[in-house]
Amino acid sequence: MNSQELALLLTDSSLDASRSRNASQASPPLQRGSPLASEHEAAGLEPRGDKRVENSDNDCRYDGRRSDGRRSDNDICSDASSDGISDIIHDNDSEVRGRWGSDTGVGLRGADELPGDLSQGHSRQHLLSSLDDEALIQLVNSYEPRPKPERRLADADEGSPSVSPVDFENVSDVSDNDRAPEDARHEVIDCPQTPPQAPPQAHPDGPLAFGDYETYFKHKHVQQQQQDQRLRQIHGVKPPIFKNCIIYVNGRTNPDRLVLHKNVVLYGGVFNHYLSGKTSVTHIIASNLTSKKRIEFQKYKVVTPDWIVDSIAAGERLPWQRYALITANPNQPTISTTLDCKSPQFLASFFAKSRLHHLSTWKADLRAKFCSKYVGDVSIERLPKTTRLAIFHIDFDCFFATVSALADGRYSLEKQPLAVAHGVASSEIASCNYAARAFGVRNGMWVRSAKRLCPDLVLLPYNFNQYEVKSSILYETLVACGAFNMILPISVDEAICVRFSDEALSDEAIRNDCSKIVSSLRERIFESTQGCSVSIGCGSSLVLARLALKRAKPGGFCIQLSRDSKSVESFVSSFKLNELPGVGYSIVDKIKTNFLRKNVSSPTVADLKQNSTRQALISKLGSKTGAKLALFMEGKDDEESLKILKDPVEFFTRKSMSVDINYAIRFDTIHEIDTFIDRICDHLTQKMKELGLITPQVTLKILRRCAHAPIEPEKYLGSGECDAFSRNSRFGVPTDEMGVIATEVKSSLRMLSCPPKDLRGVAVQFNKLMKASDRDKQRKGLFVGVGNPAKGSLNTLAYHALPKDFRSDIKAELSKRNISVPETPPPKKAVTISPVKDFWARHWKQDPPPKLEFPSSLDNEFMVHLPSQIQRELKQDHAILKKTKRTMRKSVLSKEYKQFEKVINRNFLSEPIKFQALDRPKEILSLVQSWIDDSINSGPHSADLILFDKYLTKLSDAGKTHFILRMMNLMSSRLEYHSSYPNSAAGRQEWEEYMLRRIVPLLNQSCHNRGTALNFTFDV
DNA sequence: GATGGCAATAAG
DNA sequence: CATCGCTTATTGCCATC
Ligand SMILES: Nc1ccn([C@H]2C[C@H](O)[C@@H](COP(=O)(O)OP(=O)(O)OP(=O)(O)O)O2)c(=O)n1
Repeated sequence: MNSQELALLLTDSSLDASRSRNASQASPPLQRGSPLASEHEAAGLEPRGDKRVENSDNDCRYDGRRSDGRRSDNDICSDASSDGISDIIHDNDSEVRGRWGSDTGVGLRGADELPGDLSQGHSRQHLLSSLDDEALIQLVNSYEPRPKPERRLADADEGSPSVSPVDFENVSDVSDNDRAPEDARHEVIDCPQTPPQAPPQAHPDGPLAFGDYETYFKHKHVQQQQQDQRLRQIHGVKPPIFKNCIIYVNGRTNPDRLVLHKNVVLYGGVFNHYLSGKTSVTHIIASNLTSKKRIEFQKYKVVTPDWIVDSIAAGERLPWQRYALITANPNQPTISTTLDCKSPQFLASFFAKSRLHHLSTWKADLRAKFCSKYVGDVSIERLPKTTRLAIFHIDFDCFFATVSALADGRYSLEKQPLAVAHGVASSEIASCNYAARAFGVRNGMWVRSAKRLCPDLVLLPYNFNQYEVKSSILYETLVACGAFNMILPISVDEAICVRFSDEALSDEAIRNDCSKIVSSLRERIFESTQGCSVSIGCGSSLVLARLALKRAKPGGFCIQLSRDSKSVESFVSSFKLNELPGVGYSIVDKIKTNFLRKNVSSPTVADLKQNSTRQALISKLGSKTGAKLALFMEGKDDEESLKILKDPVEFFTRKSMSVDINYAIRFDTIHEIDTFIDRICDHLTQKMKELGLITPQVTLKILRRCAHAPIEPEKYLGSGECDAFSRNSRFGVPTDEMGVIATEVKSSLRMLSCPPKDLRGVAVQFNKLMKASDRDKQRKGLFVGVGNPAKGSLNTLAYHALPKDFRSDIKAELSKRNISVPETPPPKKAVTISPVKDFWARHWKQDPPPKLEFPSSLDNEFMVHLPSQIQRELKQDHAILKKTKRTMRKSVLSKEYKQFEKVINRNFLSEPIKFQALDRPKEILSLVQSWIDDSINSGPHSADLILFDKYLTKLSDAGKTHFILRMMNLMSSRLEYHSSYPNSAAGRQEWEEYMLRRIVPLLNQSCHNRGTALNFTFDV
């Protein structure tokens, strides 16, 4: 492949990126000790990396962004009320009832009908035999054999919205696809104002019989497609704003339908001339609707023509909701651009203005584009050994500031201090020019702080469109210059370009060659972008190129191609530590404490070099980080960094996907959070489907207001100081179903048990993404082999949990197919304290299930693929408890204390009782039980008891006697259980004493308060 | 010793 | 009014088996 071809990798109209890290620009926090530091801190310079998980209010770190032009419209998520599958088993035997998850359908034909049929023994056998092996196995495995534990506890408190395992289905909002063709004809006939555009007579296939509308429309369709194609040829392809949109225009509009048609087609959409039952129209454009149509179009996204016009003007598809013609409640004002996280439009409107969202989206798009264009036989590894690499790191100078200033036109980039930000006080500066930097202003700083440093600072608005445009031009120019063998996108304003040169050339020749390229490229970019300047760092390794870029800024270049190790090392030594890639505040801090005595504010590489060895670095900073740093000091890349060169497609392939919202999160009830999670999951699953991906694992991460942080932080709608918590869930089978995923996430949310009002951030991440097309392959690997390794194997647990008659049918079917039937597994060696056993006893069924039907221990792989909800219940107790215990007993040193506070918040005290209405009681019970289990030998720690006591008192005050009672029952049965183990005597006694002296009186008092004439005694 | 969950860190 | 504190990836630590 020659360099021109390679250069084509990134030639497209839209995006690009180029530029180096901003480690040098976003200056790290200064030391707290130094006078200068405090000034800077006061100035809000403290960057990422506060000890606290999130920024304190005085920090300035993040900034705005805008909505992803490619994101499809969000709809209000539609939850199917019930999966309809759960009813399949009639409870006519004494077995535990269960349900099939809605992800059963994958391998099943007509999964919807199946259950109903399955409930009839006869046809069930028939149907079973019609399934292929995989589908059969999957059917079994997806059986969730339990009553939902939440239910039982939900009874205890009123009105808890329950989270059921699989109650959601992805219901398309355009569900009206089944309309008969007649409707379509009707549509047109009924609308004289929008007649079919061309009379049928001219069709090449010959004259049509009068009234043969069907043929007419078919012909018409083909004709129109050709027209559209021509239109695109004439006007050139524009950004695919309406990609995946199928648009129909109803009635008279302004602009008229011809204009709309043209625009829809040019910008990547499909224009439907009629509402066909066969194609799913995604949007209907109308200026007004008759009441009849209003009803008819209820299920469509009906928008005003402005949606088209504005979207094109904005250069991206705007959220359709703002242009909705039909609003659920006509009284409610539609265009609420308020920052209300409860609004269905919140996500879209927030994204539209978040700079960080934009940066991330652009980057992801660039990476995807790279992967799709890279035909990939250029691997660095395949090159002849003699080839030398020249790495060019290219980055716009103060990108946003420059572009915004140019767009405005009134300001001088060189002379006036400029900065891009939304607001005037606690708003973050996305980018400031070098004139501003001379005053100490930095990217990420709050405007207020910056103004203190530089009162004349001029604030500029964001102009995301232009950023995108300039970025595209940059990449196009990089391609056009033809000097590079690879163009690797780093971000919207930054790229790494690679040039191969022959060993035969002298150092001098290579240097000259690169020097020429760099100079001419800088000029070219300045011209093509009409005034944006780039800096270029050129080096023989990635790290040298990056450092050279630092040196080159602003508006210059720097070449470091020397092969003399001495000069390379002295070059590297001259940089500050935080200018090394991957070295931020935290690592610098560690280095300072471990290697440097003097309280240098910004230590250099030279400082570190003098005071460290590779070994020391590794032991203090971790193996990878230490080794990497050691290499960097010699100007060499580590293996990890080189991946981008060795296998760029793998490097740029998406491995996860997430939505993080840590701004404007202010909810009152968990139900509102549920709805929000639904919207996020909807957004993500849509995106996942577009990309043809599925996920086996989802993580929920939340931010919770710190106990001591004010309810409203300094920054308007900011998150303030928060603690972060996260939880992971696995699906039995990788999925892209919104319902399944959202349910898991909502369940995780409850596990994290954050009082709704203290929630300040929500992040949902899909991990370990894989291609949906690999699903089958993957699925095979997922199940534990039971003797027929070629096929997926049965989930033993699920199999044994099946109702008897089913099981025998399935068994028969399985053995017919030579798939081994999981016989009762021989009990493996007993799990010491069997949380499993107890779990079953508590949650699975009131009376313990027949022993034989459940594996008595868990093998890991099996565990791993259990539905997360079950896994959690199995594992959670000890995991959380140990953490709690460990932390509780630690001394009150600040960091530990934080942990302490965090865990306590999470598990006990500051929980408003009201929030426990959901499944929290269950969690608390589990926790208490594990607590007992863990402390049965030594007895409860007194500090723990004090906390627990407070909690009980609260319960009592709130009149939750029933729950206290429940708790006591649990505790006493737990103690009884332990009484059979001799070692537990001492601890048990302590526990019993506590119960007698504290809980029993409390309970009695609580009953008394409520006028209940009960008196509890406690028989130990 | 491998694996996995969760937290911390970095980057633009 | 304000204000739009995202998203992806790697690494480290600890617990578990
Ligand atoms: N904390 C930050 C850092 C960066 N950006 C945005 C605005 C920048 O213009 C763009 C590129 O980031 P750089 O780190 O390259 O910074 P600049 O281009 O602004 O300045 P420099 O000349 O130092 O590269 O990313 C941001 O919004 N918030």
